Amino acid sequence: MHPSDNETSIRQASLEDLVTGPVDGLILEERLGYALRRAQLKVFKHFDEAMREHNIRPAQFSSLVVIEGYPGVTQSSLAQTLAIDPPRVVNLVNSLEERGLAMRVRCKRDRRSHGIFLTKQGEALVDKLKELSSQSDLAATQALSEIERRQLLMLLRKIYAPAHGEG
Amino acid sequence: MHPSDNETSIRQASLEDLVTGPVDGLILEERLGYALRRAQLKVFKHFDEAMREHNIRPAQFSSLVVIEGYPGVTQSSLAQTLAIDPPRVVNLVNSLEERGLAMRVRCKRDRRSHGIFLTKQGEALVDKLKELSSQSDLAATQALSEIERRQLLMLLRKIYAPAHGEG
DNA sequence: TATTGTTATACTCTATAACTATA
DNA sequence: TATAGTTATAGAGTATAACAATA
Repeated sequence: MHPSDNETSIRQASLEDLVTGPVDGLILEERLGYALRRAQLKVFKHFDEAMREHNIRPAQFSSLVVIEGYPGVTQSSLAQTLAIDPPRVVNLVNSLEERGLAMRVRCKRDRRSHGIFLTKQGEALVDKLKELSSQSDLAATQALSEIERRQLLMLLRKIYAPAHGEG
Repeated sequence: MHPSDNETSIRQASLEDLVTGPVDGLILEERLGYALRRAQLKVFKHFDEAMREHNIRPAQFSSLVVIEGYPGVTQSSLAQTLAIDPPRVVNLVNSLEERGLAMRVRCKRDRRSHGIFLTKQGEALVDKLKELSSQSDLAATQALSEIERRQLLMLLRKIYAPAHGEG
């Protein structure tokens, strides 16, 4: 591919004065994936800052919250819930177990399954983390009113869980 | 950490009947990061399917759209616009150049900068990709009305670009 | 001295296949 | 034979530091 093959696509005037500033106008804003990614980038950045002190990753936080809500949840069920693959859950639960936040208990009826439970330490931590997470969400969405924030959650839920969100 | 240290956190009844199904109820839905991630997962999945035929990744698509809108955009400007780091832009533009979709032109005034332009082939492709992307967005958000879809875009924009979104 | 682009590197996230132990 | 969990592996995506060329 030689430049000469594509002369018509180049506005010669631009070769001296290139576009050097941020050009984030209306070009991409209509693309849903782009808007979601940019918003998530900001929300996760706030989340990371909030969790830095406790060295907790997003998937670790979500796991702790689910385990708290469903003590004895199995790893396969956790994988389904968080929409991640079973191999990731292994590392996830390993990291929580190594830090003394959760532990596996082998099921008596079906010895293939492991129930996951929070330790006392895990229960104490998850309560604090949930508060930090809420504060972080508010900080990341300062430009939104409380009504808009709830509206946003509803719209997002409609996308990923239409059955629940539509009713 | 011995299980016996944490007996109080385990509901013994659960040790025989674990929670094995999907438990994705209301536990995590209030978390903005979780909702954003789940929605993005779905939207990107549709996008991937739509682009599979053309073997285009999300960042490649965004780059093509920006270059089309701003012929001669520099790599540093592209990095700013897409909120990615300069080293990634190098690979990104390399991939577009290798496929004959875009090309670098060294700036005459400031020979450090490269302007990026679409080739004829790139211009033809990006028009088709934009149409595919729009269809993909619609398919991923079938549960939303057109008003809700626009509302969602506005709310997301308010998050990542409060200055533009608030007015 | 600062900036544009580049290389090298590493770390996280994610996906897949193959394996084990239990059923 | 099927399932829960595990291991190994590889590919994206992402971030950082260091470098070359140019200003």
